Amino acid sequence: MTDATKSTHVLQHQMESFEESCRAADLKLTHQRLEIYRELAKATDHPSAETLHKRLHQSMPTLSLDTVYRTLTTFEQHHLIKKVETVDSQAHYEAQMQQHHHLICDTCKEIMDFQWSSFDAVSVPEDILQWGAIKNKSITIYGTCRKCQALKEKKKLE
Amino acid sequence: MTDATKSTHVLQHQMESFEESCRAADLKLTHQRLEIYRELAKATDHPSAETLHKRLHQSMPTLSLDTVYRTLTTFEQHHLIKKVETVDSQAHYEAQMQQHHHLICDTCKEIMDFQWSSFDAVSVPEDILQWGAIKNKSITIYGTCRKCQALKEKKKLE
DNA sequence: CTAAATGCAAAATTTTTGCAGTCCC
DNA sequence: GGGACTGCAAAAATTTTGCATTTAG
Repeated sequence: MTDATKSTHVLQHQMESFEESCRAADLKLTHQRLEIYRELAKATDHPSAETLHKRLHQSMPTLSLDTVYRTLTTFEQHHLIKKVETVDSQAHYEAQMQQHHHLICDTCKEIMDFQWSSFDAVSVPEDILQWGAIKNKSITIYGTCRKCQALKEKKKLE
Repeated sequence: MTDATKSTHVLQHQMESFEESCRAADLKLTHQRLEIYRELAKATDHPSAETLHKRLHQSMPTLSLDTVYRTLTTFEQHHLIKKVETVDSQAHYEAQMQQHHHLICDTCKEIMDFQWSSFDAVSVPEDILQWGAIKNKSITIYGTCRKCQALKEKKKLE
């Protein structure tokens, strides 16, 4: 399970390597891009374009929603961020590029990251190698988180 | 890897247990529901509502797209079908309810099913048990399928 | 017969696009 | 200065909803 907070120091470092990647990819470092990336990088909840736009609205009232969409698409195309696989109608994003997996609560829909290095190390079954060139494998675990379990228990007692 | 074809016998059996489930859930067995389910059950490509609607249009010209949406939502709520986790803008569905995993081609976006029973058997890491009540874990493998690899090779040579 | 399901049309939600003006390099 | 980027407005794509009619049980 990852921490819910991210130190400013770590974020700082992540911003620097982001800027470097942008230069390498010939992407201009606009105020909008920097702020959208920072907001996503410090989030732990895999926000949608709309959520990011809302969060940034206070500090950047003129930022438009279509810029958020366009920016996220650009970042994703350059592999600076990832789209998260969901069953949701809105697309969700994450700046975490290290290998990791997801836990999704079927009640509150919250998405958490987790590590499973022993799984990462195993190779896929033989017949899958015949399917093509494998690039990545990731797990999604579904269940009900503690918070939602507690709420359900409480409701039963009422 | 699953077969690309499904025998009429197997489909027949699946239809029967679907009808039984509908009766158990007090869902009326309408012509539309039966045909939408049959079309999804015989598909191997995890179609969207729109795709199913197109496929059924020839045999059922009056079937409306909103009925397809409504029907799929109803089926999903009753756990008769599943929504597939994707990164796509359209929602994709499958009638396969047995434990299985997905292979997704990053080029043609085709989604294939596969089995990995030794993975299914292992329990999740200790710290995840503390997160809440786990119901299911599934894998998505990303890569480029043989067909798309071949096409890329061909293009390089041109 | 009656409640549930469907089809139609209209609306809501989510995402994309064309274009004129702005800003990074 | 020039091409890339942004904001605005409008459109496209995807999904949902209200209501009159039809249908399964």
